[in-house]
Amino acid sequence: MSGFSEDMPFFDEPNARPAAPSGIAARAMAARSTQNRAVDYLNGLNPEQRLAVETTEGPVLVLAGAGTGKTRVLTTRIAHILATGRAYPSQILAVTFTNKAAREMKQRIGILIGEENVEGMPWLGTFHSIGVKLLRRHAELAGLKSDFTILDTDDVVRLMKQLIQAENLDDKRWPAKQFAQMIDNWKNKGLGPDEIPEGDARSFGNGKGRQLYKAYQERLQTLNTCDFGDLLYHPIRIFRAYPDVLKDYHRKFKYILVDEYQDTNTAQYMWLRLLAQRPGVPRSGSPGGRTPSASKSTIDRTEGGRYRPPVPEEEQLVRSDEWDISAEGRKPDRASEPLRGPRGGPAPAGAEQPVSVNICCVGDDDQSIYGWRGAEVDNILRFDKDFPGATIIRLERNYRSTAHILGAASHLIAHNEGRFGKTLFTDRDDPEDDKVHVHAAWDSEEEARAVGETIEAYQRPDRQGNRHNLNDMAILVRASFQMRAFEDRFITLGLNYRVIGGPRFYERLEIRDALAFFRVVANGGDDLAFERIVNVPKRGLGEATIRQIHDTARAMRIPMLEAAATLAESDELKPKPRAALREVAANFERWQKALETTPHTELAETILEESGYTDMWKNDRSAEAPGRLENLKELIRSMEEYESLRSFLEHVALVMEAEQGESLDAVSIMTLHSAKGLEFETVFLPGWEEGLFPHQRALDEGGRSGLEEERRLAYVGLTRAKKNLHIWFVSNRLIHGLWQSTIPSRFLDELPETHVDVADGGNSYGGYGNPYGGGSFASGRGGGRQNPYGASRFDNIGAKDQGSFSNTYATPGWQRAQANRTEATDRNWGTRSGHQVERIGYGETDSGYGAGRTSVKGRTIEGELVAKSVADTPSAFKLGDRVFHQKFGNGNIAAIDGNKLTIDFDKAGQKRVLDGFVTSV
DNA sequence: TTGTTCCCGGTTTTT
DNA sequence: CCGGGAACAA
Repeated sequence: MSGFSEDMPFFDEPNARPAAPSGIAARAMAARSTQNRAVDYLNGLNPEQRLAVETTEGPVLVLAGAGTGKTRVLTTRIAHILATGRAYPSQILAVTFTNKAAREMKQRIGILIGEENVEGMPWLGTFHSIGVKLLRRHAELAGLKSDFTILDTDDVVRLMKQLIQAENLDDKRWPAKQFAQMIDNWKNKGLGPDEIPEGDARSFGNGKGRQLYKAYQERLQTLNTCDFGDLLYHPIRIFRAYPDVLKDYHRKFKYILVDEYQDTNTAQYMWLRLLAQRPGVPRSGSPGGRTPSASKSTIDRTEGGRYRPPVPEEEQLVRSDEWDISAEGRKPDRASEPLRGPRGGPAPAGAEQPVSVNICCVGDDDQSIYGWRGAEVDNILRFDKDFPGATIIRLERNYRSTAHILGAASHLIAHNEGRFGKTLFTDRDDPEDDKVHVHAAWDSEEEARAVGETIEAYQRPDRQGNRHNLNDMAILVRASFQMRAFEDRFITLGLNYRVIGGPRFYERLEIRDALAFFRVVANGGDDLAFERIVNVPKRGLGEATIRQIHDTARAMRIPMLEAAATLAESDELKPKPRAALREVAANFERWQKALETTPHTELAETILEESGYTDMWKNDRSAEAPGRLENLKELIRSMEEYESLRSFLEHVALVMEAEQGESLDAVSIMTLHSAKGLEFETVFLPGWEEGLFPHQRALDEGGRSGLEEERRLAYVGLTRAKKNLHIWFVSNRLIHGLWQSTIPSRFLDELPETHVDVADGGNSYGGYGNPYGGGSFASGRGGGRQNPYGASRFDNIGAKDQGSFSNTYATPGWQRAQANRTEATDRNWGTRSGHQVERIGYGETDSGYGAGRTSVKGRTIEGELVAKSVADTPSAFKLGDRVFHQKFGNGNIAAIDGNKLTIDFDKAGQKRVLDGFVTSV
């Protein structure tokens, strides 16, 4: 009777009925096998953590603040469920967002219960990887075959473009990228083509939005592929349309765990809800009901008399096609029913109340920073309404940061409305702990220099002789363009750094080309991959030929590869492309045959050789060619870990991971977003200026909630630091090639004075240090503008009485500039959208590169000016005039173009500036 | 078919 | 200002 063979690795005794694994026998047996471990895994948990681990029944929301041991709770909870015999490993559904999180969870559970037992947890993974798994089992119900492939964003856009063109729409006016984004957004909300709002449908492609969406889905189906959104969307559809299928999973999953719940989007919410909330018995006393009875009744209660006895897991897999048959005549009864009822979900037919299973969501509403890609903070805020009777547990004891850092972070985040409200605390009380440092710098270069010096200072041994590793330090920026200044500076200093994020391995050109070859071999129907490499290396197969292949394929309803083979044998082509196509077709035919017999790594090598792809790069004389060849080798090497070409390709589609060589001691540079979940001894947060952080676009497009998300991002940044935290803001920043004057972020004003030290951090060089211990960073006030953030500690008192202009940073540099102000400069300091904007045509920065390094990736400005001046007021200056500029110092005018001057500065080299920014000397 | 000029946009990122 | 993509010429 056993069944559940995939459950067995952890337990030796296969006698439990699938429906009753929590029976006494199972429990006893589990207790026996894990006796020794059971004792210590709970030890060391604080009371809240322990409660979160031991409240196994009913819905539970764990609000886990930053650094409160979230992952520990999650993993211990799973270990606990297993050790007490409440479920088999395969009966636990545990979802994360990233592969990294899934991997970490697996690893940590392995430590608790033994690695070999984690292998028995087939349902621990990302939403998407679990989605694929579900969809492969029930592909037919979504009109796919179970060997469907997964498209990446690039493919999707190319496909979309074809469709837009096919509709005779101007693909410039209606960008494919934008529409791909729209479709993704719809899918993130669980909306199919027929459910999207009318307005949305009309807003794209002359009202053809819906039609295009439909065409897109049809095309995917023909190609036997999915996009990322489908991996969630299809299972949702299937669950709704085929209650029996859903019921099987209800029966299967005894416990559901979700990581980072605050990041779930609507589709993920629906997906979870379908799995977690099932029609059940009328509820009696205990909230949530007990699992065994709830799930048992679900099984025994059959709809329309279609009772199916529990089927062993393996057989379910094999016989999944049978569901297709039995699905005949079944109405997709819930397909169009909105999942979320008026409040609290759908009311199932009859008098039954929905029963939530044992779902445990872990998250932190204060760390929700992905609203812009569809995450709904509301999901977490509404948890207890969605899952009535939910237990909410707060983890507020922080094990990561100093009291100052926590104090600063808590005070900042308290400015948000709409949160559960948690206050992190720590027992840690070390008078030696530094306050949070806030520093000012004149511009981004100085900021980078100052951060560099601070890092070097940390590297030097302190009083106790301890020195910091670069690995323990990180620079977290709001936007990636900020990284450049730090990279440049660190190269000059010879300071090791590592940029996290950025282009991934699998996104590189050569890797994607190679993968396209493999994809066509694995799935001859993958037209997108075929199109990508049909003319790679160049074979003289241009647009015209490709179009012809495409048309033939469409007309005959066959894949492009087949169409190409057909065309190659016909006489519709000129000899040249014909010969080329014939070779391509023959190649793929040969490789596809070899797929059965040859080991996949060997085959992969053969493909790259025979296609001429490796030769193409060998003959390429460009600087990157050797690196590309190296990457290709690395790709082949990485394939060895997989069983087959197919499983490798699936891995690639889902796990777009950057390979990272560790071992080097280096400072990390990354965005705030990619820093979530990490921690560092010392953290630098540069760029705290209005417009950058909070980002202007977040404010413009997101309004209040946009601001709150930015604030949460700030909170994430602050809480990454364990011990030392340095925040910087600058007065001038180069944006889109223009120097703009900036004002300090409102978030600085939201830091509590008691935990902040507004002094200089030791960057005393070049005269731009900021030794103004008094701590007023002056917010700029232009043209009678009200300070929108209320009174500020960072305001400069002296600025307040100025009506027309003021931007008064108390730095020596600023004061010097003030002293040099003339009418000319004032004229060009205007208020634009609320703050002062300085405009300087700007070419190159060579200051700062003096020492050591010679060839830093320098940009050169061409000094010559073409007479292309538009309606500029002619300059009052003459060629050769001696002038002063507040940023670049003294120089001579080398060229004049309207009001744009090219000046040879004594120190800073040649620059282009507006005449308003220089004064005669 | 391929190489060059012009134009636009320029926050954050996973799968 | 800088890069990428698309229109255009050889």
